[in-house]
Amino acid sequence: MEQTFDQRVWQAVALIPQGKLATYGQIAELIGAYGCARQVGWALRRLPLPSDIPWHRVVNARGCISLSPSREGSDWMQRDLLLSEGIPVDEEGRLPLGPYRWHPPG
DNA sequence: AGAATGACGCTGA
DNA sequence: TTCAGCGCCATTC
Repeated sequence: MEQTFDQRVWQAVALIPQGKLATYGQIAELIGAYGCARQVGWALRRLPLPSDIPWHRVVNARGCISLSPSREGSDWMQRDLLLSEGIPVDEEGRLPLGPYRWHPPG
């Protein structure tokens, strides 16, 4: 089954267990596209909400939510979802990426 | 077709 | 530690 880049990203993100965090680079590398971290962000941006994909568990390598005007505030929704999963998020969108880091399969 | 964009990552200061 | 610059590559105009 030939899937688009976006679908591969969504599949990888769907593997993230609840209460865990993953970075765009991790997802990119997981789908065999190391260096395409930006494209992962696009896939999530095109992701229709609401969706069954735990996109809120994906943050950048800095360990903070990527705020952007293009998200129309969906970034703050991500913060709320993370708090709902027991992950403390700072007002600046920063979170403890280390302890909550997801260990990808493979 | 060519140029610009972007929910990133890494290195250097 | 934080800030700025450069590189990566698919999508879009």
